[in-house]
Amino acid sequence: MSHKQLASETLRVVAHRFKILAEPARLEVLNVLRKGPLNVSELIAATGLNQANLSKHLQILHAGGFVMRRRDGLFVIYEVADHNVFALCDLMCGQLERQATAQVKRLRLVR
Amino acid sequence: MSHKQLASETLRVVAHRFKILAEPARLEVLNVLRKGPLNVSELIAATGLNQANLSKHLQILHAGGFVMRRRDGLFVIYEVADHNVFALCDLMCGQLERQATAQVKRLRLVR
DNA sequence: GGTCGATATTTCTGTATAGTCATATACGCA
DNA sequence: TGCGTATATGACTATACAGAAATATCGACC
Repeated sequence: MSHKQLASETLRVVAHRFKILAEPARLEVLNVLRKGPLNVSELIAATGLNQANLSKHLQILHAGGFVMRRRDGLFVIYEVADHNVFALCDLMCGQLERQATAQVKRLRLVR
Repeated sequence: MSHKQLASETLRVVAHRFKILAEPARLEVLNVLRKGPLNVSELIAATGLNQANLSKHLQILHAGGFVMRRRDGLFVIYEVADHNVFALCDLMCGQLERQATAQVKRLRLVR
């Protein structure tokens, strides 16, 4: 396997992880879980997502290693696996802000 | 507009930005541009993407504010707008590594 | 103005996936 | 064992989008 292929495989893996975060519903789930673990029923209430849809998003987050899962009797409790995911979001928001202020400055220069 | 709606709009915007990075081709473009500005022809050569496809990816990266564009005669030169994007990728890779090593540890415990 | 090379855009097609509904599985309890 | 609740999964539809091919635009130069 050449270096080129190795690199492109890495890119595919990283892109796939970004894709998992590229969904408002999943970001909301993570955001709701930020304060602590919740079971699925609580997540339904907190997010307003329907059961099947939420369950699928949870599987995707879990497969990506973003959340951990444990059973508690009838319930299944999810929690954030790696809080660094919020650093990712913060960085993204930081960029957004920088862009926005830069835009404002540019507009001011023009006018 | 309620808080809930504001928050969900934010989530949509952030998710949209993650989606821009959720594509191996675009990550490769950014990676190639990491060392410095390149024009489109050079990007075609560096990435192996075809012209139309690359051009579309560049529009998407530009619309998202990830790259800047300037004309130089016949050529159009692109460059990374905010190098913090690489911090994002590094964070993502860092998580990947932590996951991988955790997995290894778990396997060791089991065996 | 006309031509040529560089880049952008349009159109089309295939594929991936979010959402929804229906159904299946897992667990606790009588 | 059978029942009810919680969660997961399968099937389907609609939508978004990457890739490719053809065409359009833009700037330089004659």
